[in-house]
Amino acid sequence: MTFFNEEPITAADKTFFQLRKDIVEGGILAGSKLSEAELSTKYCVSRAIIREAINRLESCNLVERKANIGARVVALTPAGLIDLYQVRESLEGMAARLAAKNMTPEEIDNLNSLLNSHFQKVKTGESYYQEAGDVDFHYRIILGSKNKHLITMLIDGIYHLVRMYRVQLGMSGPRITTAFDEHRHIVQAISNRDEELAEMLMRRHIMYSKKNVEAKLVKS
Amino acid sequence: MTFFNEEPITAADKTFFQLRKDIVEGGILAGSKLSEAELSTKYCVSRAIIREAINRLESCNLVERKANIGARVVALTPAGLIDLYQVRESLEGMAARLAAKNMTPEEIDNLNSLLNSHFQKVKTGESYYQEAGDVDFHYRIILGSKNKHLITMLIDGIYHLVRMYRVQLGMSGPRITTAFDEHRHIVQAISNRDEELAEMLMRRHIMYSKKNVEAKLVKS
DNA sequence: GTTGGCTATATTGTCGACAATGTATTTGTA
DNA sequence: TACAAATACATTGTCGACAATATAGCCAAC
Repeated sequence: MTFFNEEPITAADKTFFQLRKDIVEGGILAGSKLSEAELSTKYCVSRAIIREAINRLESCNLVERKANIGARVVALTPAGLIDLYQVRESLEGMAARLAAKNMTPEEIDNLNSLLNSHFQKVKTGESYYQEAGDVDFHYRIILGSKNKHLITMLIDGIYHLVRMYRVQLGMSGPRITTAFDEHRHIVQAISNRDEELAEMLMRRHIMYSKKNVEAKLVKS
Repeated sequence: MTFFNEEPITAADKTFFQLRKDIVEGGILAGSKLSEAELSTKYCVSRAIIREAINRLESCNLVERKANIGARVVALTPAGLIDLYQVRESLEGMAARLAAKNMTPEEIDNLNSLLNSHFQKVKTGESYYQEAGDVDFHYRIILGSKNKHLITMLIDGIYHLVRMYRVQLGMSGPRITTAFDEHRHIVQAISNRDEELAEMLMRRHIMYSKKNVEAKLVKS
């Protein structure tokens, strides 16, 4: 699952990963203040470590810092979620286009295998897909783009935020079988090296997802 | 010109801005190592300040840090520049689409005024456009998208890198009058609230720019 | 002469203390 | 009582020192 060497080396690394996890999964609530002293005692490291971790969290747009005042976890707003999906549509669309151009035959084979294993689970009625499977699929295409900036922005930046929204607004919802078909068509386009179509299908796929999420927002 | 309140408050802010400027404008060469001690004496601040500044530079993808080894200014490669333009095409295309949807009539009027003032200068043969004017135009559309993530990624992230490439590879080149026509058509699409067309034209505009840059790369 | 390990040096990582800034409380005056 | 200034407190920003890690140079063994 974890594609990249996200091995923590320094104490700041470990603290950053831990803090990010706690924020994304709701252990630290959205909008809450991050007191350096408090976190310092909680995670048993010096304030310097906490400060570095907070700076990195700011880079992924998970917290906002104001000079001489402090850092807060970002607030989750419906508008913010829409903003995110617009950026996703744009970037992942381009990722799919580039994947159609740059993925190796082996990578495409693996993508097909992944899809088949998904199909098995969907067929047997397992409530699959909700999280890991979907993320896995998207990650492979993003990485398949071979574009470093694209990869960093999406995987290090956007995806953690999206997950934070999903977790804290309780959106592990349906869109299972339909999404599977969309995935299938995207892979087909990539297999055919049809860049134009791959981008268009991915953008639509994410737009559907956005609408699905929007519908849930108004209900709650 | 400077749209955003980029007022430095802390010493770390000032040092970050200064370092960024020195890197983007080539005062510190691409690929060179950033020694904390050295920079500390050079900029007359403590190592802690330098470290924070370097961390922020890493967030904008201007430097790369390795644990226990140090930070280097990113290397400028032809492939890296192509990657950048692909991301730009994707994000600015979406920005133009959202601008067509979200810009106020006043903002659109101002954009038209800007375009007219450009036209005057182009007509009188001033070797305009090379830098500020073009950036100004693009910034307004990016800001007009009203999408916070989009704005941050482009203005805080991509644009400094693009400028670094331009400066250090000596690309202040032509593409003056043709680019003006492209700008004109984009504004027209935005005025008509034609999201689809605005995005398409912006993407083409950046693709042309990319090809222009590619042509210069092979020559050098 | 070359290779392997050891020592010395330089660089980054981490820490606790102090300075500067922001916030809350108190006090005095109208 | 209401408001404003001054004071006390809490939090962030900055610094220099020490610890941990990486790099370079040296010596010994083969």
